Amino acid sequence: MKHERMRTEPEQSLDEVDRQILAELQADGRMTNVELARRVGLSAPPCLRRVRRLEEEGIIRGYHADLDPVALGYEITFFALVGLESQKEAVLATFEGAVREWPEVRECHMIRGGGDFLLRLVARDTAHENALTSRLTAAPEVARVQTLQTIRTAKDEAGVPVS
Amino acid sequence: MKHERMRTEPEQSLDEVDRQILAELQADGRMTNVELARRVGLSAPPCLRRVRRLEEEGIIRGYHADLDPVALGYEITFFALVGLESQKEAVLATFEGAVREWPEVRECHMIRGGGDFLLRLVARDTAHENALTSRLTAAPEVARVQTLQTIRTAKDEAGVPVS
DNA sequence: GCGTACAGCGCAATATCATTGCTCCCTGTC
DNA sequence: GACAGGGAGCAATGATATTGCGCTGTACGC
Repeated sequence: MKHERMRTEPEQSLDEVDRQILAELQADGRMTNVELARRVGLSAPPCLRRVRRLEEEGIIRGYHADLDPVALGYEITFFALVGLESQKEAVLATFEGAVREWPEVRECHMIRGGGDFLLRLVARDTAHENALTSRLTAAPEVARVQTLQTIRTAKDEAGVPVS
Repeated sequence: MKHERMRTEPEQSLDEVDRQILAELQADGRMTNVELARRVGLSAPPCLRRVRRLEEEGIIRGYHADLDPVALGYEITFFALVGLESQKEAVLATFEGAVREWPEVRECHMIRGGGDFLLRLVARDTAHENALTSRLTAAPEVARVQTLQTIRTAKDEAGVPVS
């Protein structure tokens, strides 16, 4: 009677070891499998099989190096609250498509049910930032832009808490 | 005449190969060194030495698995604009210290020169979200909270564009 | 020009790691 | 009590990471 595992939801089969694996890989995505296995108290093969399963099920979506923006010449990170002229799906999609092509826009979240977006952007310097803001403002779909300059960052953890 | 390399700034010694390495590792942080070397057109040892140098110089800050929040039970990602009662440094630091201990708060950025913060949070469900918002509002330093519910995310790239 | 210092590459050797196939054990069922 | 399924560990094999070393091109001082 284990229909618990039959659910299509992701969370079904995450036991304590799986969670530990996720926590470790979230903290250090390049850890070797041997080290990971040691930390979670398994031998290497079953540990690797679990990792592969987590990847295949999409619970682990990928691995990324975390680069220092300043070292790469991006001195400024800022957010922008953008309001569109219309809430028509076509307009929203056009805007999203546009910012998707824009490398300086790193995130684009629709908020409050449509017509408003929160963007995270990076810029090389103030001039660059102004240029980006202007480009946003100039876009035909855009009604208003409010930029939120980041002064300092007290916490910046990617991902989610793993119990 | 390569005094270009003498500068102490971070960007000093990033040549084209370094940038390629960074781009590859940002896209796939678990790529093997052999594969990475092949892609950037080096043999494995010098490639590894470059990666190590980038790590030591802090240009690569780390590697992280990218986990699916929904799979881990966090159905909701939202942002909060928080205004504090005061801009005194002690108050700001107290607030930052508090949210740092708060696992559901993943990011905390000070904006507009003090007194205001932009937070990114995750919540298991609406009730959890409300509880978090209430906890924020109830904090003694906090004057006002505006939550920005994420409806959908058109783009969510970690990191920065690499040339 | 010519030798030297140095940076940075590739090769080759070795230690580690990843991956696979197989067996064993525990658990729930009938 | 026999059986099926899930999941662990062991051991073997192929790949990868890591180190030491020699080679080469370039900047520089003489």
